[in-house]
Amino acid sequence: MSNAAALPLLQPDVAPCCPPLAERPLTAEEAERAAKMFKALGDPVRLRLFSSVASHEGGEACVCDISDVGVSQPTVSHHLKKLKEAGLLSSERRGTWVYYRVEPAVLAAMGQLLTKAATA
Amino acid sequence: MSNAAALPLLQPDVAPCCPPLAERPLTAEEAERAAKMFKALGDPVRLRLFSSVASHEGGEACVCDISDVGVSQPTVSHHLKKLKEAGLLSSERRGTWVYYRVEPAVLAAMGQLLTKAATA
DNA sequence: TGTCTATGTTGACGCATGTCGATATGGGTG
DNA sequence: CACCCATATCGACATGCGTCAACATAGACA
Repeated sequence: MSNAAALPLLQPDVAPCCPPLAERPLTAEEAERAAKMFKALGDPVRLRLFSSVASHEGGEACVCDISDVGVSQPTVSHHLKKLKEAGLLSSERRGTWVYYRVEPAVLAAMGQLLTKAATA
Repeated sequence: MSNAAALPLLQPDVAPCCPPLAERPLTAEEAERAAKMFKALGDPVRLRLFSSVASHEGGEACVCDISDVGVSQPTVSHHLKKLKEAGLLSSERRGTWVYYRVEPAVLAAMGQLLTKAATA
């Protein structure tokens, strides 16, 4: 970890989570942080909810638009909370409905974690 | 997001798991498949083991080279099995030692799942 | 064959997690 | 204010999962 945090490279708004998986072995702390995000996407229901939000126009969707995943309403709410706690989604109440949107910086960071690993 | 599936782009050997997360809502079956891979990387110890293998020369490492992650030997073996079952690693016995290597196609598929989601 | 080292398997334990029904909260509408 | 709808929280239950010690297996070597 010499220049990763110091130099502003070409990715200005990428969340500074961890180096690419194939660059060097992750430290315990780095693995703890990154695993939280992977874990959040490691449930089929959560993955469908996240994909529904991400594929919605503007990367934003009302809960009522994405609740049709085969589980009860409390379970949907519980999973959305988990995705929020993992930093993958943010929520905002507008009138009657609550809208969830993806956090693009974190998503890009996860992508680089894997794509740079693949090309290295 | 119109020609992604039709045109043969630059990735010939990407595992056909799922469309990018932001292209359209994943079906239940797609989410089931993709969640397995994310779940496999959703544990800190597994993530460190995977990163150790991926960052080793040739994308391949002996168990004895990566076992120093703070848990017992049976636990290391258990996690490597999980990564193997998820399709992220493959193993091969050569003499006394067992070598694990990353599955590049699957890794690339996961990266595209996220990077295309980020740019879309 | 016997022994040593490396790795996998088994069984058990405790904690985390996904799920639901019931209930609470918050905001719109009459 | 009263009612309704959308979403969150609570409490409980069953299952899954990470972990370890003990044991099993597989190859190398004498």
